[in-house]
Amino acid sequence: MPAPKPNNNNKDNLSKSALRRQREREQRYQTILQAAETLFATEGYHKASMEQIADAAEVSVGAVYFYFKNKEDLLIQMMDEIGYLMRSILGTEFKKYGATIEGFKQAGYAFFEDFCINYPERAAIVFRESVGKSALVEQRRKELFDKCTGDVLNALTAVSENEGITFKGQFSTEVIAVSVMGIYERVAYHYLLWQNKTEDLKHIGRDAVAFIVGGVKNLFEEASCI
Amino acid sequence: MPAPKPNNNNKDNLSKSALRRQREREQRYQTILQAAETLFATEGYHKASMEQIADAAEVSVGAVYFYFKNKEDLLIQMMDEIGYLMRSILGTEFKKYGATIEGFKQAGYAFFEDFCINYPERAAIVFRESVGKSALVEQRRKELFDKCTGDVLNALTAVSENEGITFKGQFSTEVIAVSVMGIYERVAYHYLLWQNKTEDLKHIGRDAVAFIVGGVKNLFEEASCI
Amino acid sequence: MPAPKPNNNNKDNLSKSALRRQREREQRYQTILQAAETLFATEGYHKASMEQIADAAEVSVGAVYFYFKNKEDLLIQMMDEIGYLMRSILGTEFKKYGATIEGFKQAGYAFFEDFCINYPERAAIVFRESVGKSALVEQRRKELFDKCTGDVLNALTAVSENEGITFKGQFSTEVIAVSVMGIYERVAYHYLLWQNKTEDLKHIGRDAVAFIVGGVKNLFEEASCI
Amino acid sequence: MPAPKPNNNNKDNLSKSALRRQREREQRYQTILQAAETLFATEGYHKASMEQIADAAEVSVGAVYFYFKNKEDLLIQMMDEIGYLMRSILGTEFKKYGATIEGFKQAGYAFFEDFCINYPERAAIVFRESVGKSALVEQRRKELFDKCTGDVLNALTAVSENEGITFKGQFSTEVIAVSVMGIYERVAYHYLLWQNKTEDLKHIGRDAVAFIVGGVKNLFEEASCI
DNA sequence: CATGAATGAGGATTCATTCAT
DNA sequence: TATGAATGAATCCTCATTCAT
Repeated sequence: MPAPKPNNNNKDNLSKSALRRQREREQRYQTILQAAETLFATEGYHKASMEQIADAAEVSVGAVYFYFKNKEDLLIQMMDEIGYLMRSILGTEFKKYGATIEGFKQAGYAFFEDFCINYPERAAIVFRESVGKSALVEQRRKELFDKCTGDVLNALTAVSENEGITFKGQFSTEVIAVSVMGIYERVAYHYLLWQNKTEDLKHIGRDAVAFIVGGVKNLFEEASCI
Repeated sequence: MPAPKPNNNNKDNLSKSALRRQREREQRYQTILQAAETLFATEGYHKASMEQIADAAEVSVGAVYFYFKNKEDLLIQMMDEIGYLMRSILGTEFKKYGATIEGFKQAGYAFFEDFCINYPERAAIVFRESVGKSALVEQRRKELFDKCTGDVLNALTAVSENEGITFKGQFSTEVIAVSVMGIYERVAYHYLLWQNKTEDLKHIGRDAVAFIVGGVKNLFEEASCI
Repeated sequence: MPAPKPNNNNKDNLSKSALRRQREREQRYQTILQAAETLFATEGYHKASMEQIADAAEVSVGAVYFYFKNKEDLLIQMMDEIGYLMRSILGTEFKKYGATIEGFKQAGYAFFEDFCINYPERAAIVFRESVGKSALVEQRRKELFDKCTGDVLNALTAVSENEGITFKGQFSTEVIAVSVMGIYERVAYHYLLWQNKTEDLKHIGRDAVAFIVGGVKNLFEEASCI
Repeated sequence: MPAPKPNNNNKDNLSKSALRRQREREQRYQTILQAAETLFATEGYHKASMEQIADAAEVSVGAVYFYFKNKEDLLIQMMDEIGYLMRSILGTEFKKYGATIEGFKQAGYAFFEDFCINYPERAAIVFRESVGKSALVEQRRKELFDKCTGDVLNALTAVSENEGITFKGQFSTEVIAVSVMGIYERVAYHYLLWQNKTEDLKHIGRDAVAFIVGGVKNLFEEASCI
């Protein structure tokens, strides 16, 4: 879990006041990050100025720079936290069902019904505001998506092993995993970021997941019938 | 095909020299657009300055402003041209096979093997550089994707009618169409923009298309077996 | 002689208006440089802001950046021009007397009575404002002083050859040349920059030169008597 | 010797612990000064931040401000200490030889062979980092150089009286003193700060001193032969 | 005494856009 | 039409200094 930066992590030997100060520091770090998140999501990364962010977080510009190296760092820390959250939501659900097709579906549902609906700003950050901003951000975004793709890949492998089925022929499961991520991403972008159909997102997500599962099943030896 | 902005007069009543001037104008318009495209794709929309673009196109800054209202307009015109190209490539292939599943697959192959491989910079523009730049650009991007989604939707409908099959139950074909676009987009982003695996893109694309078609077939009444 | 930067130096084929524009460009370059010189000399390099400089030169901030890469560049161009002027003044005088001891003395007089008295701001730049500002500036300053030291060295050699005398023993003429520069520099700093004794500078300079010449003569074989 | 600012109480009536605290205070004062000295010399006065200095001295930023009014004060105290050291080195040597020409030479040797070689960072401070920083610093620097010039002046007078000789005519011995300082300064700057020729500094210094002494002798009535 | 988080004024630099020629 | 010099608002970032704990 991403931790605030200025952090001499000796959780022992801390006086009460030191503990409180550390707590305040973490709180302020989160406040700033939250303010930036909202501004990036609503105004856009470039339009949101460091001064606006400081204002929104009710701190001085200098304070923002005390907690974050620069604007880019702010975005990167944000992506890390969001990435962690997103993977938690998906992973938790999947594990709850013990690596089954059902778990795979539930994870998909959770993406739309938990992540997208409850954290639309965060979806805006990962899917829109972090795209093509700088080499470093792009690199980080790649790493995040690689991890997610890896998760999906592992899930697929686990399911197939678990349910005693194998993939047909020479299919690249990695491409499947990337495709699954693509569906999640674009469906969220389209219906959440563009059309703001928060209400319908549940049904939409169910359909998308059905499409994914259908596609996946089709690649399984036994499941296939054509 | 989008036409140059200044003076899209009718081609009648034009003297030879006027014709030549018009030709030159169109050429220059394209030169600038091409220079901007390359710079946006390599440097990024924000890092590429109008002066750099002018330099690359071997014209003055003022000339760029003669052909394009502003930087945003440059990006928008670019998106329009790229959108037109992309839809042409997909549509042409699909029609060639008379609205069949085969045509649907061939269109997918064409996306990866023609569009992505031959125009990687243009892929970078639609999938990366036009994301989250401004309200207007975002709006235009939405329209472009809506059109593409519509194309896919129409294709799916045409195929189902053509091959005498219907979609199972209550499934939203629009969501399917959006998902298909998502797969195209992310697979291109992942393997072309991030990993630059131009060589492998053919095989990767084939797998992605197989996944799509599997998912789609699964949603057809007759095609389903589970 | 340092020339303005933006300069496509084809002095042929230039229309009247082009010539005038070029003239204006060079003039503006000089105006900005002059304004910066005065501000650097009076306020100090760091205290003088780019905005102040622009204001003083009656141009916009952007214009300053059109002619100079950055603040450091402004200082460096300035140093180059001042270095050129200083060496001209010294060299011209020396040559006028045909590489004799008299010429050496006259050059020294010219340093105080022409350079220091007529261009006190420029003296402030070379001797004060360019000291310890940045690695690049320091490098440039070193080069300038190296050239000056070289000039003095050449002068000493020329004089000794010219007047048929040789240096005693193993003395490093380079060290002598550096010392001579040191005298010029500190006397100027002390009496001009610190005490502003413009009136007395003539006499002061004469004494300093007498000291130098005495020291130098003492190093000549024939001239020595101890 | 400059004493620490806070609490320069008399050393009477002090308990043991008070004495220890005072000792610690002086030590800390010196530690900070030393850290700042190194940073100013290596990074430059402006580039070195108060935080860096605090870090290097292993104290908090607040502590630095407890011992020194502000950054400027840090530099000024430093200059005072360095000035004291430099004058000690020169004066001690001169006195050792009882105000003779020999003592004058030895003092010069000591400048190069003791001060410059053993304290190059301090040379960097007086000759480079304290130049043109602020009005106050410049004032202090002037005072320091005035004292040094005064020392040289007194030495010259003492020597002439001591050895029963007088200066020729109307020569300003002050100008000579300033010139001598100029030689010391520039030779140190050139060979130590620019060329880092620590090895050769002994020989270089000897040549410089020879030049000075030659010049000086030439100004004495009896010593002169031309 | 010591700490170090917070402040916020200040400054360099960029760059889209304009417009006289 | 074309040019490119000029504009100046906008923005990121630094850092000396303060002060509550």
